[in-house]
Amino acid sequence: MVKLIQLEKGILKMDMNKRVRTRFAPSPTGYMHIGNLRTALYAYLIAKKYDGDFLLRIEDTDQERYVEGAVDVIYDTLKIAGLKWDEGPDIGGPVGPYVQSQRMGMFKGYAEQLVKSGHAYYCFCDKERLDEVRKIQEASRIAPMYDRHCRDLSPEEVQEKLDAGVPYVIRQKMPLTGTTTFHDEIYGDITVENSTLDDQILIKTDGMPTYNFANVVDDHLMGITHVVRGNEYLSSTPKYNLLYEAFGWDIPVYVHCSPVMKDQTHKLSKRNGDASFQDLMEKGYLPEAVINFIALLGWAPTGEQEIYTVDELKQAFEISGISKSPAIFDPVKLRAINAAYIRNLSAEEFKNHALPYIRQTVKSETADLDLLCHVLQPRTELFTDIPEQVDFIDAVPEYDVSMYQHKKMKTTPETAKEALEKVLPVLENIDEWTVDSIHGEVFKLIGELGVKNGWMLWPLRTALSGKQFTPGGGIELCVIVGKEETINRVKNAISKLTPA
RNA sequence: GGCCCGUUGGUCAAGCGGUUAAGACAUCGCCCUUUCACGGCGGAAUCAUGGGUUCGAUUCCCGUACGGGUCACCA
Repeated sequence: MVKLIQLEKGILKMDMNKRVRTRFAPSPTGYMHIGNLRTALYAYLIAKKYDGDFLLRIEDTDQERYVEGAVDVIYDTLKIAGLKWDEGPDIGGPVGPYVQSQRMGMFKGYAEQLVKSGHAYYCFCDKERLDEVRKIQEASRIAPMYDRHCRDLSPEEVQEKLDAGVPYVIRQKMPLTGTTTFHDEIYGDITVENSTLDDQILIKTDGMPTYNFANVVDDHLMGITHVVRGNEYLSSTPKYNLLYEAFGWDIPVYVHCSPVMKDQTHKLSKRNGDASFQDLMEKGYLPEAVINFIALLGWAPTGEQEIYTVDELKQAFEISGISKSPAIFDPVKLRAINAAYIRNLSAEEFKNHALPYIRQTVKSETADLDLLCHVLQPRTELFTDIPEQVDFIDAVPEYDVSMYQHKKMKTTPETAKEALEKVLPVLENIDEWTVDSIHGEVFKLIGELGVKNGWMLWPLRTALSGKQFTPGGGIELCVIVGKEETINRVKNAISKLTPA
């Protein structure tokens, strides 16, 4: 632990005996987009880098926005992404419950404690008055803020209204003058004028806490040392600090992450159905690749390594490498990283992943799938691209004879016909149907004819696949489709090339 | 509108007062090669803008522009 203290400046503020604890506290309001997942990932990595705890807390207090099944989406996403939480609603833990709606009873007492210490007060203003005040403020172009009407009610007045059963809220009493400064690991010190701080509501009329209040109390009670969240909370952080101070609690290390953008001006949002983790999984991306990609979206490693497993990220991750500015989600780079992961798969892993996709278009039982996988692997960026790449195996698709025309190979439909007629008997005589032996015989023929390799092999590929681009060359294709089929296809091609 | 934050190639980004301003993806060219890819080599391309401070600013300060966030009895 002592060693950690020198590693990162944020840690300096920590009690050296305090275990690092972070949390991911999503609202179950729908799908989890990439920006949310990234926040979760960073929170996870910060905890794990220091052998700390990563907790999951579901903030479900907004019943109106609650979406059925959304909690499962959160669980599933985190599990598939490999972000294992140490404490959470499903597995419990020492500071539960981990579902905010089950903690509702405990907040009012904390607010009342603040009233006693002079950091909060009862407010009996009704909605009508508040609306009116706001209207006036807007008309005179002043920032809308509570006018602190009830802030200085005498204890007698308060008691009187309380006794009379007048509905009330509890508001935080902001300092009227001076400034509040907080430190964020990414943005540095941020100072605001206290006069701009609204006396925000802590406890609502129904006795329930507002998010901002519940969040502070929960984080403290759960021993959270590093608060990792989106930077939309930057402006409310001074209020949080004032709350921590009023309670005399330790202020956590703040890590406010900039948003992930869809383009220059728009955030990724679930509302627009932008990239959710689930969508990406359905599109055939590997979860490890997606995690790797989003780790790099807004965080830069010290060295030049770019491909990391989650375990490697735990070591390499540094808060100081997180960027202040928003990052645009680039699907092209995700694809490239996914391709790198696919290339790194073992042959067996690749086959396991690829087979279902191959089977979408390849029903043949005789095709050599091992060889197919071998040639397919370096050419696969996304598994969902596979069906189209291999659809020629069962049957040659329709194609035009002009496909035999190739400048670099020096081929035309005429030379193609000649080449295929020459190679057909050679193929028919090969008994050992392997890449090596076919290669040997065909290249012997090429040598005898004194032609370019491509003059022979380009027509062969075309005859076998009806495609310009195929996984593997003509010889691999021979093996993949098998001898009998090869002979048939070459014959068919010859007749296709023979003018009627 | 007030307050807060941000701005290095097309994209992700390194950089922390003196650099030929890294690297990756994308792009272009070449090599390898039976196509495509993989791999290798090379090219083009970036400090939003105006003022300061300084012997010297991408880096520090101020303004401007542009973009974002926030101003709820939502979270």
